[in-house]
Amino acid sequence: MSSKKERKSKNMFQAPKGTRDILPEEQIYWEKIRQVVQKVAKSYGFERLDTPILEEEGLFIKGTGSSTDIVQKEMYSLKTKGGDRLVLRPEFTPAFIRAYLEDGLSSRPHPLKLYTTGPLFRYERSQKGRYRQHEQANFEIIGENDPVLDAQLIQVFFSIVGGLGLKDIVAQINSIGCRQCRPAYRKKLVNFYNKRKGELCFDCQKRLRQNPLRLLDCKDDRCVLINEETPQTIDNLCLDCHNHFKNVLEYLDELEIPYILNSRLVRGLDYYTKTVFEIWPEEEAGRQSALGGGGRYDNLIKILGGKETSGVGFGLGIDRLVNFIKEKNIKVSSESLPSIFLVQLGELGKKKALKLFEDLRRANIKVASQFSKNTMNAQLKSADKMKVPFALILGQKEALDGTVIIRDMKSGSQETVLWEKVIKELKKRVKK
RNA sequence: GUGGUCGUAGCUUAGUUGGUCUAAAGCGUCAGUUUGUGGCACUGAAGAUCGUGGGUUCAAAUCCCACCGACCACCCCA
Repeated sequence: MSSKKERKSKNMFQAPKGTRDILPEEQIYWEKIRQVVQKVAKSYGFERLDTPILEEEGLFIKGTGSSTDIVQKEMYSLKTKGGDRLVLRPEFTPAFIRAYLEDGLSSRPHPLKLYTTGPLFRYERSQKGRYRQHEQANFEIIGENDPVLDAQLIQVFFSIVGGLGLKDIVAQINSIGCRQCRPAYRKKLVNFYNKRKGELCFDCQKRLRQNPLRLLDCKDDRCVLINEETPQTIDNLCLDCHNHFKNVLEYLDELEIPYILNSRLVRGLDYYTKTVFEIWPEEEAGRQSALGGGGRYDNLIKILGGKETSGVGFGLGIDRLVNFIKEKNIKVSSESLPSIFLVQLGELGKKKALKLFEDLRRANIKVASQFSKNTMNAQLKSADKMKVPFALILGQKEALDGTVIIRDMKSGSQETVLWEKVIKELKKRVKK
């Protein structure tokens, strides 16, 4: 007899903040998304690359950028017993580039198209659709700077979203220039804002020194007002960037991908050059739930120690997609429901049924059972709950006769057949 | 990291000017009515120290404080 005190161990532990359990009934959504991601990836020639969840801390400080929020406040960092500083990866791209350089992938035919799915970790205040551990699908095309790849990558995103039956999705897109034109633009920006420094919000005064581009997407009323007069990124691109962007947009038109130019889209990662984009549900514009985003990074590989090599990529938030699919009541089929329930009665029946279960399973018949329940009542009730069309009944009598009863759950009609014929009989019926 | 709302069985909720609340209901679970036949119905059982810990009080699910967690708006992003 357990006292109340002893039983209380129940809620002693809870999942850490911003993490959660994905319950069995949710899995159909996850499976479906992963399946569509894989299918689309392969159809565009992407190969899977898996990288470790742990990486050296320096990889992201250098790759993602030391002034970014991700690095400054959102990394789960730890020190190993050997003294290495590691982090739970906060994003994929630098890890992909690390693998590209470390594993000699640069000697493979280019462009190299790689994708993966897996958990990412960011230490931030959790909210719906914003978890400390969340899963992303990630796509990268490494080794070419042709604008057609930017456009096709965005198409890949739309193919995934479309493959899930989601509509009214729109891309927001911008170009933030390159090494040639950005410094001049940045200077222009700083000059502009310096003149009106007193009117900026507190954060922007700080950003002005650290990362002036970020002033563009500030949502503070005062800054929004000022930003209406700010020099636009698009008007300050060098010829190369200008043409690149123009081409990307033309390709998007050709693909009939809905997009809006958003001259204030800058994104929080240091490595982006030229094209940056985010993908949003149409009606959600302005809220905080982009389904994904990405851009071009023509300097990153060099920064991480490789040759000057271009890349484009994007991440897609699977947790958010799951929420979105549920909100939209998109039907996701759960294919592998059992079609047969095997009922056993009596010790001999149980033994024979145990064996029959294996025979059926090997014959690729999806069969369910409850060997730990012994009454016909309980077992048929389970069968009913599972909504199987047929039940097999194997009791003492049938075990001795070498037969089994096939029961049609809907009509209630029953037929006794020999064990040797069960599989054939079932296949005949299940097909209909 | 900032500001706000909230937290009662697995789920949804009732109960909160403190007092038979040793906490109630529906759904769900399990069992029985039906010892070899499910769905309906009826009966019953299990399941909650009212998020956790302190405090106030003769008395706390109800008031106060702290912590934990969820959600919302920022910040930022997926």
